[in-house]
Amino acid sequence: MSSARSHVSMQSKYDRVVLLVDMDCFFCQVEEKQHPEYRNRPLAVVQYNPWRGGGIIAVNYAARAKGVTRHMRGDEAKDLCPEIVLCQVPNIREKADTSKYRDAGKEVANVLQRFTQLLERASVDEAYLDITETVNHRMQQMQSGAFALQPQELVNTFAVGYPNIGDYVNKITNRFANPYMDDERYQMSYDQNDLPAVRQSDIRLLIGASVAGEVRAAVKKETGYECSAGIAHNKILAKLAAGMNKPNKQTILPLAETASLFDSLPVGKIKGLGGKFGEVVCDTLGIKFMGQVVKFSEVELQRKFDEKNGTWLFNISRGIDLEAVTPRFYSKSIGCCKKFPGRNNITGLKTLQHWLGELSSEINDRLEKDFIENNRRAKHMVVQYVQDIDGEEVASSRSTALKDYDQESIVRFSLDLIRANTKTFLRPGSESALNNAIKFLGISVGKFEAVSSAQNRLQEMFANQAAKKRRISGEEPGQPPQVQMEKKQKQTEEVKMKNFFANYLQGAKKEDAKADGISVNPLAAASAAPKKNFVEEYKQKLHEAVRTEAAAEGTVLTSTPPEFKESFFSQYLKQQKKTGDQGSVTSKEDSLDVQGLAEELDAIEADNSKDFEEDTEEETELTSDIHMSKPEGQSSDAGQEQDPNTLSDSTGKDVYVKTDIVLPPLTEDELKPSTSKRKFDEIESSGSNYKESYVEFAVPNLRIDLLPTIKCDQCGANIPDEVKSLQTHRDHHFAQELSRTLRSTEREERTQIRQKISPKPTPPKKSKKTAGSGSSSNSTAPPSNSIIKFFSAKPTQEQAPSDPQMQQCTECKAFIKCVDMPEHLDYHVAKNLQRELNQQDLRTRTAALNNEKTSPAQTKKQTQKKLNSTISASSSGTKTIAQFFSQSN
DNA sequence: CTTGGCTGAATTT
DNA sequence: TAAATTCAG
Repeated sequence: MSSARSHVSMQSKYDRVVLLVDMDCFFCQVEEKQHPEYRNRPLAVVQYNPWRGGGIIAVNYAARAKGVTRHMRGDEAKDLCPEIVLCQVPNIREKADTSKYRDAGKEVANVLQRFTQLLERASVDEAYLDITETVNHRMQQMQSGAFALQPQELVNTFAVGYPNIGDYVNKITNRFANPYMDDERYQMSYDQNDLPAVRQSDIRLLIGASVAGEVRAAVKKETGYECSAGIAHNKILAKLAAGMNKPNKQTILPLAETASLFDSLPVGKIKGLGGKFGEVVCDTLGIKFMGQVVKFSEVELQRKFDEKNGTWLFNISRGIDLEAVTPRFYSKSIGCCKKFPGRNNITGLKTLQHWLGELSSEINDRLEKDFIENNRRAKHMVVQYVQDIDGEEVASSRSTALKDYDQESIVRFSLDLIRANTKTFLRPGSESALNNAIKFLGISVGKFEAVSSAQNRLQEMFANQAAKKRRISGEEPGQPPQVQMEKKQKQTEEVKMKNFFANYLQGAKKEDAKADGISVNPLAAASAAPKKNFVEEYKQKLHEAVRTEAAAEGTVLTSTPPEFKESFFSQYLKQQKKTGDQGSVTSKEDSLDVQGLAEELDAIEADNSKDFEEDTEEETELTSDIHMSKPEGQSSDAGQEQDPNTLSDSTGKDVYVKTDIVLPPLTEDELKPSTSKRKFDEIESSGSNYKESYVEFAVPNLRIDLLPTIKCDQCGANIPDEVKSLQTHRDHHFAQELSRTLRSTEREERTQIRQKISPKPTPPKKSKKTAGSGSSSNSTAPPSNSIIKFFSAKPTQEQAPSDPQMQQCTECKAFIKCVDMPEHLDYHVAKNLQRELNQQDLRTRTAALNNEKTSPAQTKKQTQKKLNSTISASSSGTKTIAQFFSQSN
């Protein structure tokens, strides 16, 4: 009954924002990074196997364009693509060694981990991130004006069901002006209690996408690897979305789009339904698409399958998946295996011992490494084997406890287990011939237990503290420092934001006067929008595309058709290139303002295309997991298409024009629905609700910053008067000592790096000329009612603070006073050191922590109280979105 | 003459 | 609990 996986409550089904990060053809990228000379060439990774050039296990996008796929032999790939580079996975101990890729995966995961403690590694190249907290935080900041979306973070973003991301943004913007735009539909499709979450779904997912953009940028910058991502309210949908635009893209799956998506989504595309169960489902229900499942009642499904699966299906078909993102950085088991097919069957005892020795050796190596990193030892081992018994393949597995182990004991255990469970182990009359040939061997170890010592305990605490700091500094990169700047910055941002809303409404009002007012109530007004509905139009087109395509090839098309796939921003740029002779689209004020932004975007894209010149697949590779039939001819040969300047023709204009919807006018009265305030407040309380059923959030959040402090006798710093902080602080000094040499060399490296990447565009502060000449897009134009105002005009993060005393930390991007930089770097050094020495499964630790504490619920309540009071104190001067909507200013 | 090889998690019995 | 099976990457 008790399923091992934890779930959130049904009530929180739309409360989370979940990210699935998926590395693009990861093994290939690892090889390309290792061999820069291979970059920009078609490449595949093969597992060594003398037959037909080895088996392909990964293909980069340049090679895919030539038709190379997995399930191919190296030779076939050569036929299709003679210039292809075939990388062999290294062979150690006569078997494939994938440690290189495991390490690379860990490198990536280390970056991901900075963004949330709720990181679940799903495989070597995939991870789920629950970013709900960050999103909620930014949501609040957005309301206070302290945070604005950065356009460059959405450059590679798509939203399912929308031709481009701009349309999606547009829709959200419109809903800001009229929160009840879609309520009629909402109330028909959703439970009353879900409406608050439903109304905020889109904006929260969009913020999630901006986080995703940062995550992916960080991965790219720090590891060199590119990845795709999916953003949704749960794992299943995030995973689904991530596959829809690849590579190096991210995809939002809006709540309201899941139903129509599922209507034509083959059942097998859902994770968990890709195998036998999925087929059984299709057969017994007589269906093909996910959307068809909704016709069956829950009990019906439970009767046809079992209770658990029935409920699961029922929920999934509605886009509901409650499975929690379970923090796990390290695997629960370590194993390796090898097949011995055909003539390679193991028939002799000596051979068996040899291979057991090889496998054990690898296991042992990996266990050693794991022990150093994670302070844990395996307590259990399993040996699996397939024997040939009377021509039949018989699989078996036997296990035993492990207390102490080394390579030899693992071999011995394995052999003993096999021997003890084989009726006649040796062929009668022989001392060395096996009675049953072995066709497969595997050893895996698991059930790890932490080795605890006083030393480890200290390190544990240190890790805790480091994690906490990471969380604090990671959540809002670059926030703490800019002190003097901050005030001014924040103020203007806030004003901007307010102006945005205010102007939006005013603009609408003006238009109202012109277009002899029609509207009576907001709902009617929205639905009676004179302009065409793009979603509808898009779907219509999509439908046509589906029909022709399906007719042609018998496949189903559910993803965005290629001709719609240009990013909003590139289209936007195109539009701008046409130098506003299209005056009717935007006001003059707007187009001025917009011009600046266009330049900026131009720069961004130009920069992008410079950075990724080699990325031929970027725009041309348009296949997705779902859109299986790929037009052959169109892949052209790319590379040059990247330049925005060459993009200036074709459909761009039309699409852009359509994105710039102007809503019908609204009067002030119409803008304050009577129930508005209460409904929007509901989500604030329900927003934190999901945590209560979310086990991981039961970890008490100690607010050490609220505790009294005492002075450290070594450095005079004020330390929270609490045993763990004190110990941690002492560890800090200890680490300082320990890493002195390491630190200085690292520091050198850092300064070198910093100098290398020191932003050329930042002009020397002294230059007197630059002050007034602001021809740049920087000059703050008055806010207007274009959706552009939704974004901040400048990426604030990248702006170096004017104070020459400040430096940006290359590690965490925070701005630090120069004098404090050494100490700040020490923190990172210590953190890294710590990570090297002792990386411990977060969850087991927090679980232990929980048990120590008195009732977690109580603690939580207390800290919650404190938090609430501080929050309300600090935000007393700010307004909620609801207030923006309901008031008339 | 295959076999895509290997890895890891989870569920069911 | 141990063993077998399934699923996915």
